[in-house]
Amino acid sequence: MTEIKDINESTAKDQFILYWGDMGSQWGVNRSVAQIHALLFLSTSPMNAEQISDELGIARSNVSNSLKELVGWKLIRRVPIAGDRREHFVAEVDVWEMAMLIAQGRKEREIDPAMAAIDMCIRQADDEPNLNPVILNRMKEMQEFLQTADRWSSQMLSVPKSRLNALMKMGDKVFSLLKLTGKKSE
Amino acid sequence: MTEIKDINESTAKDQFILYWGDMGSQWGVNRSVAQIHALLFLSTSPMNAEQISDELGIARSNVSNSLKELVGWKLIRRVPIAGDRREHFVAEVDVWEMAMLIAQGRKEREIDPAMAAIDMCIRQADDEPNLNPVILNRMKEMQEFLQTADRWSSQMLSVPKSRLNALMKMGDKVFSLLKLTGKKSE
DNA sequence: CCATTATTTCTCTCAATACTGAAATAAGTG
DNA sequence: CACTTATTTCAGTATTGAGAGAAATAATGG
Repeated sequence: MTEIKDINESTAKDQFILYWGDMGSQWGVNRSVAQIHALLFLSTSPMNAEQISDELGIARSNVSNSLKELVGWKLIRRVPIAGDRREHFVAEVDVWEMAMLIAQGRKEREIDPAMAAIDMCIRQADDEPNLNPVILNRMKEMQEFLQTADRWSSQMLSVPKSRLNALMKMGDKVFSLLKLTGKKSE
Repeated sequence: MTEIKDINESTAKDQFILYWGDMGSQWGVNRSVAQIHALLFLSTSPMNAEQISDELGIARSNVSNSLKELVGWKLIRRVPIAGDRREHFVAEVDVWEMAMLIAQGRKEREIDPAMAAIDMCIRQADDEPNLNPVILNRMKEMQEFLQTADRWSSQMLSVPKSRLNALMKMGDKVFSLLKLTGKKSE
């Protein structure tokens, strides 16, 4: 007789938090951060750190650090509650806004450092007169790709989300247009 | 007097492998896998597992498993070499093709399981008559978003890469069109 | 400015996972 | 069908990162 509930017996909300936390690992954020985010996403009122700690059963200090990380992603923000000293937090609940915030964060964490690294490599390569030109060329292609992807994602992120939503929902039409003249695999 | 070279003294190719390996962690693949991928990406001829093991100084067994993972991503493939029993590998060197393979892999590992999870939650939620409708609604919005993103990315991945390349490179024009009538942050 | 309560920092433990090296298996070869 | 060589599996080790709890700091109120 254990106190741990089988996931099949727990409520939809609890399940959501569990799954979301689990997926967090896959997405590069740790479980605590993902669980707290899920909890706040489904919460109908602001929560303070202690409430979160109690509800999820994770250490108060862990909650503190995780909240800081989520604020860094702008996925949650602090809200003052009248007559309460403690800090309260709410999540961004618009899923499109959320997606754009995550995309933004990923771009910063993934594309930007990749660009910095490749730039350094190519600077080094320029000092190597007997470097195989094929190798240099591959590096340059990678660099160019990253630059294009970088500019593209920056622009993508500046599109108003209502438009993005509309665009993606009518994706079929956009894409069939794009594929019209495309050759098979080139 | 150590044998470990300072990164500033190593060649551009070695630097690239080191940085790529390092970024791998950020991207969710381990260092060995990322380093092997980088090595093959810059290699002008097919390599066998032993060569890779020697060049990168990682265990032969580790190379074997990492190669399998890279083949799983379709980022490398086996090529037979006449008169050599050993398996040789080459990387996909087209950066656009590479990007699409990675996107494909990520969709499968990130979006697909997320969709499966949210579907289960909502199925559970339907059995809970006194679930706060706001919560149910948030879950449903998330579900709808994931479905849209899923369809959209599937379609994106089926666009011939030459077209995608052209589209992204002229991104400016596409996006300025999109933003024309957009309201500021809604 | 002391007392109380909230928050953060720090150190330690534990768990997850990367990696190694040996053993086992598989694939060729004479 | 033995013998060599290539590859994979497995079990143990090392490294990394998550998370807990105590200690330190900061904020607020009397």
